Amino acid sequence: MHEALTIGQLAERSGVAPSALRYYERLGLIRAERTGGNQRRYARGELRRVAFIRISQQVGVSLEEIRAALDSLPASRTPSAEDWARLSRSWRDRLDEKIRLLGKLRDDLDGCIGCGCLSLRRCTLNNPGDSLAGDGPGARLLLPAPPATP
Amino acid sequence: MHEALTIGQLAERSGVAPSALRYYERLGLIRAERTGGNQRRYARGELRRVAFIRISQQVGVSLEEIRAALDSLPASRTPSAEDWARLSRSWRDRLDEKIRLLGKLRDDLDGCIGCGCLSLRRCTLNNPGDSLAGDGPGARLLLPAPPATP
DNA sequence: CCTTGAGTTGAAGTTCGCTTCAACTTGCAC
DNA sequence: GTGCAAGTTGAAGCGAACTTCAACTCAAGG
Repeated sequence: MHEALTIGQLAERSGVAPSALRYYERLGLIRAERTGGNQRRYARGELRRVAFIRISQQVGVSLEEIRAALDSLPASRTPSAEDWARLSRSWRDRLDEKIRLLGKLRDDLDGCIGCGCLSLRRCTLNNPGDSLAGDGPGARLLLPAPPATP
Repeated sequence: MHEALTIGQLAERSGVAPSALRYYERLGLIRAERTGGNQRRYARGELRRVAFIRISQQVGVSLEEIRAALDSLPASRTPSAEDWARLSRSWRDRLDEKIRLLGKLRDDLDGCIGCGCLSLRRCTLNNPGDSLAGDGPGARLLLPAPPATP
């Protein structure tokens, strides 16, 4: 039989710990049938879901958002290749933006390495529009950005 | 006088909450003098430290590592432009690697969007070396990578 | 003076994504 | 049968990076 996977098997094949799989289930990211003795049995399709979860995490998407995305899959039929492609496409922009921002950070950092500034004053890193030039004894505003992708 | 900043002023100018500044101090990332009444007064140089901390966080460096980096600044003299540039350079590689990995993820994702796979089987995303072709009823190993930059 | 906003502390709470633990129960090979 | 690895649960713990709270104290303008 190659329909049902035990949690151990799914863990091994997906590279995700059993405890994490149970956690995903609690959050509604994956589902499992139960044996008479109450053990989980996963349909093969869950493997693909777990794949999508891990890939999404690398893109920097939270489990909650991943859940929402997975919820948008058709409930009635087995998701098709196009269904998965649609979800993947939906992360594309986030990934692009993330790459763009890091690229900008790198360029700015290179500029700062050149001038040794980090000055919070003229440095584009901290003062994007030079909007604070001559603004009393120092400028404000670092990056409004939050601590970045954990 | 433009030497001493109160915690509120440093917070406003750096864009970092007072509670976060106190937290950074506890971790040894920044320092402050005290008034007779025990209130913090920050030297202007601390502004640059806070700038460095926030930038480093965007690069994805932990506060502990940032602390180590800041500890490498000369204690005797005021850090020079070159001192700061050296620290900035030290993050450069991490940033490059991060950008490279996200770029690869994007390319792989594009490939998967094309084929709609995410199959864990042939997809380079999950099976980098095609090492599992024809490996029983399904392959293993998603990405061994951890949940990515939080 | 007095009021009021800003600052002080330590301890506890928060969010995210899991892991660990204790105390059992199942499933399967022998 | 029996033995043992693998599975079950809920509750608690973890680490990172902060925030919130309560209970005060300071600083500065009027």
